Amino acid sequence: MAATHRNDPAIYERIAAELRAAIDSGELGPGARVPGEDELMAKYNVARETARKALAVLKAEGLVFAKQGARGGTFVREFRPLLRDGIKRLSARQWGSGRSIWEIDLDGRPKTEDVTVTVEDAPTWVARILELDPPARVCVRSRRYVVEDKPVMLATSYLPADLVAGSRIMEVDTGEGGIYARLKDLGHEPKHFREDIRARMPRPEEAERLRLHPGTPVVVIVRTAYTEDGRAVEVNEMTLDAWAYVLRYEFDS
Amino acid sequence: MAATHRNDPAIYERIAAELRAAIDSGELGPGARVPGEDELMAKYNVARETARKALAVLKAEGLVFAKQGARGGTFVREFRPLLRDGIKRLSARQWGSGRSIWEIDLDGRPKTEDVTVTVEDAPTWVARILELDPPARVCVRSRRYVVEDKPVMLATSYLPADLVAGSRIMEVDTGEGGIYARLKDLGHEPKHFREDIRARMPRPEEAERLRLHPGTPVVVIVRTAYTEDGRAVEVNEMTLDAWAYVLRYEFDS
DNA sequence: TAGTGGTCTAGACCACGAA
DNA sequence: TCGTGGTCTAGACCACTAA
Repeated sequence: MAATHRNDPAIYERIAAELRAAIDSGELGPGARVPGEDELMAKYNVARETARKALAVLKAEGLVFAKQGARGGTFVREFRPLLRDGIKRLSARQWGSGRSIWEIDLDGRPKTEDVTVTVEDAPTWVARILELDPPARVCVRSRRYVVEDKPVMLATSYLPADLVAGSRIMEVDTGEGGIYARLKDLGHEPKHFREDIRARMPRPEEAERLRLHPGTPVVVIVRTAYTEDGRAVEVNEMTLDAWAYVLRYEFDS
Repeated sequence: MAATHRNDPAIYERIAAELRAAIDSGELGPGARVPGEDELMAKYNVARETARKALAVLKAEGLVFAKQGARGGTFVREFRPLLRDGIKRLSARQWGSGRSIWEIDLDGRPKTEDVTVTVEDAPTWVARILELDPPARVCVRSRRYVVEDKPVMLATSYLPADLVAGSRIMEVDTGEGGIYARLKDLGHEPKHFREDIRARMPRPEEAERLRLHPGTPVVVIVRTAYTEDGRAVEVNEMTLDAWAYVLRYEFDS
């Protein structure tokens, strides 16, 4: 038996690298079927677990996904994202014109699912941003956005409960222009926005709700809306399928 | 033998979930040592590979990392990011005031490494953004940013070669104010910026250059700088350790 | 029902790195 | 030196799903 795993890169890394090169070169294009476990076992003369591990590397990188069952296999993923313009979409023109910002965002294609509206104690990080003294009550609006049957974003808005009590913000249907138009009606028009962005791997619960493939990060956006006099009136935490979105910000120096 | 893996979640998933809960609850705080393979084998009565897989799940989620050697083990990661303000940092005040924008960004702490300046044929995607007819020559400036010995970002700028020929942009040291100040000297002051952002898992080469732990995504920012009359004069592709950064954008409606 | 990926075992040996 | 995680095997059985 030839010396196999002396000091070299691991066998599964070598196999993964060969498959990765085939994908990068276009030899295996989006949607193409990657050699299965049995094929890799035969071709490289390795045990099943070793072949599996090579494929696991590519899955963890988000390059491929696996489908079970006959006619199943491992396939190359494709990247066809939506564009989310973080600034243009929040101009007063847009959300003052009778359209919900999310509809503007994606040309009306995304649908809203599972809208829930509750009043709860503010999480401490929300209370801090909204400058409320805990325990403070907040209106919590959660929803999920779906494009072509694929969930792409989870969003949860927090608003001071006393600010929005009795308004349509407490209802599932906030009416034309969404909650920002309603805040304006209430005399708390949002004028300034801050978006803080990070990316990380999803929690299992997020992976399930967004139906993420393995190897797909999420982008977390925390947006705070401020009135002209600097009061924070809304915190919106969005969790995006990183594979579904490109974020865009445009600005002048 | 009791029925083990009938229809339930996999054993390794169950073990991973228990460890994850311990981390979430704070029982295992940042830096704490997670039970090792041998401990998990004993506690749950599973084979080594099964215990390994449970830990692999948490590694892939970026929750823990492994250290080899005696006194090694698996440990809970901590999140202490840098803040990158995408808009404020590009105001003329900042980059016109004799400080390089990257130094502003991080209070002068980050160091620049491995600066290279070359002239090459533009990649097609760069040529398209810069509206150059390929094959077009571009000045390519690559560098790596390091904070406390930890690489946090790779950056590559592309500028039309004829635009910057003979200027200090072709040198490693661009002088006070960086390349944007030099572009202004040349009569091509950047006035408008677009940043397109996405997140994905790193390529192996990126993971190595940024010394990323497994389970850490990268954030890719493609920034285009435009002059007042709308000409694209620079494309900057940045690859960030997602664990090292929070991005911030502030704007008015 | 056939064929694919998914889980699991028991045991072996290697690589690393602080003491 | 020794204890940790890292790699690998040969074989078994299960789960899913299109045909």
